[in-house]
Amino acid sequence: MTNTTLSQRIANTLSEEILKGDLKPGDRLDEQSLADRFQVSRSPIRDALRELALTRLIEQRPRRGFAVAQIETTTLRNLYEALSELEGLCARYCALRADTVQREHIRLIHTRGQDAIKQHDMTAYAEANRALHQAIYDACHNDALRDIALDVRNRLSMFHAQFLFSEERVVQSQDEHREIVECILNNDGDGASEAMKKHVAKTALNIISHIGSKTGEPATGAD
Amino acid sequence: MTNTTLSQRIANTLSEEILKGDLKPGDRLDEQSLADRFQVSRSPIRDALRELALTRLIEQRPRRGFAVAQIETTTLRNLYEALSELEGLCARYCALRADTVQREHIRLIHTRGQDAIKQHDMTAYAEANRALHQAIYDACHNDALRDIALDVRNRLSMFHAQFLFSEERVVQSQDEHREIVECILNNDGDGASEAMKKHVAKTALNIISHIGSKTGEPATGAD
DNA sequence: CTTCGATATAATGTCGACAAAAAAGATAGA
DNA sequence: TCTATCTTTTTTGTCGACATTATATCGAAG
Repeated sequence: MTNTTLSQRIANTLSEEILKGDLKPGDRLDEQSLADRFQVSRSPIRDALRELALTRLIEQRPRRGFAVAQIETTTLRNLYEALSELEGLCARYCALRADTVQREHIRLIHTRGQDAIKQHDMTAYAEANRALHQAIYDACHNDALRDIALDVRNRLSMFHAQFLFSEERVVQSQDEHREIVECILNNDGDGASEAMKKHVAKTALNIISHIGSKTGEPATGAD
Repeated sequence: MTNTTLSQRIANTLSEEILKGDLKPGDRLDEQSLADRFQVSRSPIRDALRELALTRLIEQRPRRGFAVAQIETTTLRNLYEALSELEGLCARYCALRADTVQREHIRLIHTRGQDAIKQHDMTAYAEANRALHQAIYDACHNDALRDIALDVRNRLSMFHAQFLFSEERVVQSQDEHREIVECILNNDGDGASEAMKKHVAKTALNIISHIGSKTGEPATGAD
């Protein structure tokens, strides 16, 4: 795709590396080094960094350059609390507003997660998990709310990728998903909201408790 | 303030002009024109525009430049629905967590609004209104949530500035504020949340109904 | 040995120019 | 007259160099 601009491609590459964990929180992003590495001038690098700053994956301090966003435990807790509420809202609106196609879509994705667990395919489960949350965002019929929730989730995804989750947690996660999906299919807004809030809160606890054991192993991303 | 960087000052200037209404939604921001106007090269202009894009006040389409963010009615409704929920959350957490100093601060600001109304000083009321909402954000004890709510509010502020509000609405607004503040002072999380959600929803209705009558008159910003 | 300050180094901020792409305008054909 | 295509013009994207500021290094004083 030569249609896209140079700085965009660079931004995408860097974004993936941050999400993948190649670039860790706190790592400084030197303009000249990046320019050398991508064999371009500093201009598209600057644009790419500003572009990335939009996603909050990196931060800029004037005259001090860019660095991969560093999040302390307190902020992490706050972000998860916010995410819990935001996803709760999405789930509520989803339960009240989703159309038949969207409900069926959600039901199918949930089944996909069930199958993944039966086959002990954690990669497939991670994908089903991501898809389920996404489907609920999409079905809340409020793009602004969806974008906000997605934004917070993306900011946290770099931590999801850093930690390993037990199969035990995955099974529990699927169970929580079941309750959420049931509420949604039953048009139970309050129930869906509560179930989702609890689900995200448990995920947060799980991830925050893992902080410190920074193994570089691949994560399933089960929440 | 020569301490600050050139692009930052330009970003601030443009930001004010957008918020003030000098630059209207849809207006294109030509790099060269801005460079000529500020008597600088295009580099700091580009940086300033990217900086502004961070706040969503302006939007970028690759190879098509920047333009003041244009928000259609549907999006506006979604944003207000999201803001209503977000401020409701802030109010709830504020009622449950605010310390004595913060509660006293909120009480005083509310009184300031009351005084402003007595003296028919709409400018003062607008300021008190802004301060009250800000104080509630600050006292929710979750910086992430505060930032998210503030972000949405800022995105909407350009519309607040576009429309004129009746003194009748201002009085009603203050009445709604009173209920919110009472709930907060009584540690009533549910009450504060509900009152705030209703308050923001009424504001939204008021503003959305004003769309179309684009008078350039100064607004009180009463919500 | 530690700490403060001056110098040296390296990074970001800014500049003007050229390249590439999109938008505007002109021309030819129907 | 309208449309489609080509040309011109404008605008964004990229480049390399210089200016300015922050950081690191080194030396001197306490």
